[in-house]
Amino acid sequence: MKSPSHPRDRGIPEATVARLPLYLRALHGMAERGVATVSSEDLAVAAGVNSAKLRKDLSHLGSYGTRGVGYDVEYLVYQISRELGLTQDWAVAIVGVGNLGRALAGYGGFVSRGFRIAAVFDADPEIVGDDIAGLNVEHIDELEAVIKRRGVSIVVLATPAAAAQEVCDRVVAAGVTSILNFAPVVLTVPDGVDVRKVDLSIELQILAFHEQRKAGGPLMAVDSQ
Amino acid sequence: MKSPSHPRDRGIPEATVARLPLYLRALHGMAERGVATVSSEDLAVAAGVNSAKLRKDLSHLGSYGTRGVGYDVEYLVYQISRELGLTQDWAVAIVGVGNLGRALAGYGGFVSRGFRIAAVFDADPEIVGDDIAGLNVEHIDELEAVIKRRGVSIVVLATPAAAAQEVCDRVVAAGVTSILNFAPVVLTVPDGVDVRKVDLSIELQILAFHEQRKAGGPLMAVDSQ
DNA sequence: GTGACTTTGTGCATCGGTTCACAAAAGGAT
DNA sequence: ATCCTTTTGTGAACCGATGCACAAAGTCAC
Repeated sequence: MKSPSHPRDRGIPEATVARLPLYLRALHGMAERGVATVSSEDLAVAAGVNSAKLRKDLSHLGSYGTRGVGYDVEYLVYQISRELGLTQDWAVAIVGVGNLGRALAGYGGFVSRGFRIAAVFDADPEIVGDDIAGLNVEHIDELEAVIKRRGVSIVVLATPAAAAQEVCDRVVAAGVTSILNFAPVVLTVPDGVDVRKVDLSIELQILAFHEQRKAGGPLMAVDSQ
Repeated sequence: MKSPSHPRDRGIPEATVARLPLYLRALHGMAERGVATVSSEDLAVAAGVNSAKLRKDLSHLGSYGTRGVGYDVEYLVYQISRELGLTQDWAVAIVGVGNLGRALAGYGGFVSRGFRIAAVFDADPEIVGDDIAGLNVEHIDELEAVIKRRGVSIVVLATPAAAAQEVCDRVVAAGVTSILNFAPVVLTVPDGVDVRKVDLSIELQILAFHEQRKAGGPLMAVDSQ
């Protein structure tokens, strides 16, 4: 006996998960402009991907389109939001209030997607007590207590590189299993803890690599976003 | 007749390029600590990858290791730097001096890798003329002139979403072919222009997806960085 | 020089992801 | 009710990346 098609099979490919937020953003824009339904072709253009890929991605969530018509914008927004877990709100803590931490605390894109900044920490007594984007900066000593008290489940690390692993260990010990790391270090975490990293300097280095190629011999053209 | 092995074949896989900066960072750390040679195994651990992958990546640059010994740290730093184009310095411009633009302008990780912030632009007359991390904020009207005068070849977009495409068009028209985009929009660019995007909110959404899964049924463990 | 040991570089199997291309499904017109 | 048009959902081929496993190449001790 073979498995009889996988309509709502659990196990969405990682590459698909990474694109769902992109589709969601495009769909939100369309909803605002009053668009009621959209074809895979149009949505693909808006999201900057190819339409076959888009359809295959969406098919992993279920059959939410209508052949000959397209997808209902509102309904698709809801389905993707639910799949990504954005129908609940997430308490996020930011550790490290340097330039970057400050920028992240004030970044509107977080709040607008069901993420609520529940706490901001720093080790510097000069900074503790300051008001950053309406939040009181708390001392790193309070880390574990505040995380537990406010139900923080996602932590953003914006500390200096040297402090990142130690803070990481502490938040993991406090029960956090999702970390977004901006510090330029490789974090070591136990199984079951999910770390994503963003390294601004790596992105520039990749651009420099391609830029150098273009300058050297103009016979390659690259476009990836 | 078959092609007789590809020792310094041009055409390094994209996945490899994306990891080279990681290796470089680990190697810099080792050089500072006075380590002279390193095995693929040790370097792989420091960079958070598996050693077979590391060796295959390095083999794309050439045969820079010594069997039975490992890689010479200094030499490898040089080879990777050269390959990435970091032996020259790159003039970078930042457009948009909001929270994020400010943080980027002050980010030490750029300067330390051969990237020099050559200009900072904003449209707001209130901000133009301000001093950000030692740089004079210039008006966006000067964009094209300054880019050309100072030989800017990489532009970082930190503008509001609504302004990003227009600024992008202008910098491309001014001859820039490498763009790092922080605005949450899909940029349209001509062939030959390289765009990389960093979207902070997308990273959080991906974490939320996995976090939701963990909460729902604790039978999957993920770790990807 | 010989042999024991270490570590690289790579052939090969495998896997996940992308793209093509088309049958199946839905809607609208007559 | 039938035909024509549109667009989805997916099977299958393809492509790039990963990881195993080992031969080749080097070092070191004697």
